[in-house]
Amino acid sequence: DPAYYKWTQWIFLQIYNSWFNPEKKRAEPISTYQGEDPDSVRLAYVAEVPVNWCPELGTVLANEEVIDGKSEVGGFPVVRRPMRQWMLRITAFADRLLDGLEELDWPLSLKALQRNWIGRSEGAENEFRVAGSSRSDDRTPLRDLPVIRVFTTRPDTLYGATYMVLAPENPLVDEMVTEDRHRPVAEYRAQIAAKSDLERTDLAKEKTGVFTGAFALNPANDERIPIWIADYVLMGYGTGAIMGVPAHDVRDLEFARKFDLSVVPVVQAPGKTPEESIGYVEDGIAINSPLLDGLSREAATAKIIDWLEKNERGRRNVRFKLRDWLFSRQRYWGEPFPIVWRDGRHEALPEMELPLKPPALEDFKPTGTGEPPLAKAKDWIRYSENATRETNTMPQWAGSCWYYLRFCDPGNDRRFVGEESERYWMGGNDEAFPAKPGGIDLYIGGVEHAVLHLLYARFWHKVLYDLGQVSKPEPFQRLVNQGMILGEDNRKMSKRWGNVIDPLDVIEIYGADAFRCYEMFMGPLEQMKPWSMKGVEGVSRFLARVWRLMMTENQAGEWELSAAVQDVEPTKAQQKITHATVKKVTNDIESLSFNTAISQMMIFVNAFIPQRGTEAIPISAMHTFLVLLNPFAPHITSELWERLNSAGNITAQTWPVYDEKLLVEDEVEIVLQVNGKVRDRITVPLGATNAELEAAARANEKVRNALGDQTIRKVVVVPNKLVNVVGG
RNA sequence: GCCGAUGUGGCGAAAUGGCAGACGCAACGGACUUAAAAUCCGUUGGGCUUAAACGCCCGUGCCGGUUCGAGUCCGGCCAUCGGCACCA
Repeated sequence: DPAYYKWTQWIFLQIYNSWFNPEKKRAEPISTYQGEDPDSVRLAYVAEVPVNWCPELGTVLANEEVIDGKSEVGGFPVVRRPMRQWMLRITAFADRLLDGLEELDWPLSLKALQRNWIGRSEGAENEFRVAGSSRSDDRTPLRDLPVIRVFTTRPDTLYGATYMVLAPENPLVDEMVTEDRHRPVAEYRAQIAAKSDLERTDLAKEKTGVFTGAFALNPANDERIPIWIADYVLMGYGTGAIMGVPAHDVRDLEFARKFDLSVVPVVQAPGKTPEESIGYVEDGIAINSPLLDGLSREAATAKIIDWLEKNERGRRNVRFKLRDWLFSRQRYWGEPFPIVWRDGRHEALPEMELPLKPPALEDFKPTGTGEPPLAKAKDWIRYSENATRETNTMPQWAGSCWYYLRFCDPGNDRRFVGEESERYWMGGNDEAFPAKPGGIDLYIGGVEHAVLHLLYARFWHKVLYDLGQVSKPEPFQRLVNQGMILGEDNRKMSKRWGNVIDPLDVIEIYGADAFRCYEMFMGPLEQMKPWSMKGVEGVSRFLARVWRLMMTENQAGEWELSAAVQDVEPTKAQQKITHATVKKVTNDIESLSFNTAISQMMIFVNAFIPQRGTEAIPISAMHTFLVLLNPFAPHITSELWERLNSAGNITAQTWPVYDEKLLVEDEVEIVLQVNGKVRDRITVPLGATNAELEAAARANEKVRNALGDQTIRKVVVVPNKLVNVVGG
């Protein structure tokens, strides 16, 4: 709908025309940027980077859309390939996306998934000077030596760094490698380049690597350590280079053992000798580290970072696993970018030219070459004499990043959401709802969106928040994950297993009411649970019982209102069950415990059914019941509501209220226990005193038998519930 | 390896620290029917004892703890599922 994606394109332009001010830690209009090249800091930018290319889908994919080297949609192979693509600078918001989670009422597991994906690590970046490389030798002054930066979460183990490893793809390798090591290094790099991501990350495989011939100086003690390249170091994380601390890192130890590199323990494990501490990766006491000896990990870390900073050999540093969001696709069905290219530079399309509609094409299919389908529309591409349109399109996530905002004000043609509507629905505390935290009150969705939609939408929302377009920094205040419905064989529904249940087939046989009610009756909302056709049948039977509770079939085979349904006062028992049902269903809906709400309504119907013919069914109780059941089974309850000749529309009725006084029993059953074991049950009037209950228990024959010749040491009385006689 | 969930009958599941298994499915028995379907009624955790009833014992993944009392709280394991993963 162009009236919708117009605003998706508009929001993209807001992102494009913004930058992240690191001092204020927030997005600002690009006009506030003082630097030379605004294009280098925009939140939407173009970069030539190795991307996830999926030949089968004919498009590139975001990291979040690649699972185990396969596309999230369809499961097709994905390969690394350098391409020029649009990226969104989500990494600038990594800290805020992480911190923002704290305040959210989300499942802990989901927060953990996002935290994990963002992957914040605290540590230090150390500078290793390179001596004895193709660019330097022993006579080069220290300050002129090339520098390799290395990130570590364990700066306290710096003295134990006995070698260094670069990722094979690291461009620094070319600068480091010495004449005599050229061949083996080139061969190794070629060998690694030929491997797929999957092969490379196979944990089981042996460590491989080659020496570059170059040496670095350990910044802690200026000791010469060899520089290797190995594929266990990844270009995509940190700086693409590590310091090898074999004594306290299992991977480094494996590598060092294989290539006979020296291993120096610098952390002593409790109760172990230094030699025995090799392989120990937990916190311990620093040894063999002149500046740090005797310090705990915490103290050693603080001290070495101070020292590094003072000596300009390193600094405190934080790293994230989160990468920028690859935002362009080579597909027809996506929002076209509101961008034109002129003289090799991109620029924003004027707002008044939105929506930018895609051109009509004969063939929508991906080209397969990486060239977007839109590139085929030569007339459309040509924007002016010297400018052409961007031909990539946005991913499906773009539109879903802000739809909840549009829901607040769907018809607005002047803004993506009216300011007042946005404040009303998404804003926080106001006079009417003082405790409202803002954002969407309740968002129900699957966990599969953990690091896709839920991450992307939070990011967009934060940009809009910084730009003053929305009133709260988080979009989804409370979130509940509904569990996945498995096939009847308890496996994930999939064509492969032939266990897919089509809702339409179920609705065809049992109706939408039965389908809905069964889904809610199956079990707790959040839980994964298998489908059962028999279960649907059971719920369908319940709805049929509801029908027959009020309706009878006449001689002609037509359903008519049952004669038992009368305008009479409910009996005391009927009143009690009705009020109990109102209470249970109301509370269960609040807590999203729909399964037990339905159980209670089954109990209600079971309580009324046997009385048919012998006792009148009060129409008032039926009215109450139908209103309770209406959200679960809207069709049958609407029909019955009409058949009862009730006034108004059932969906417009006020929700029933219960009277706690009517739920109180006259008599209660008291459980008698001896030493915690149930021995008897007695019925006493409500409100019997503790003394009365205790006396009744002491006098009870079964209690006395169970006690035998034990003396009573203690009697615990829980009013209206239980008496526990403790003997011994 | 790290993080997170979950373990209760034949099955889906209930249970503010207080009667374990509500409700439903399945199964079995019965009523209705020429018969079947549908519907209705009843039984249904395991074991021992008994002609039967009554009665008794065991039972919420395993081991321990707290408590008058634990499916529930605490500690330690085990298993299954999900996510991340040579992340430095």
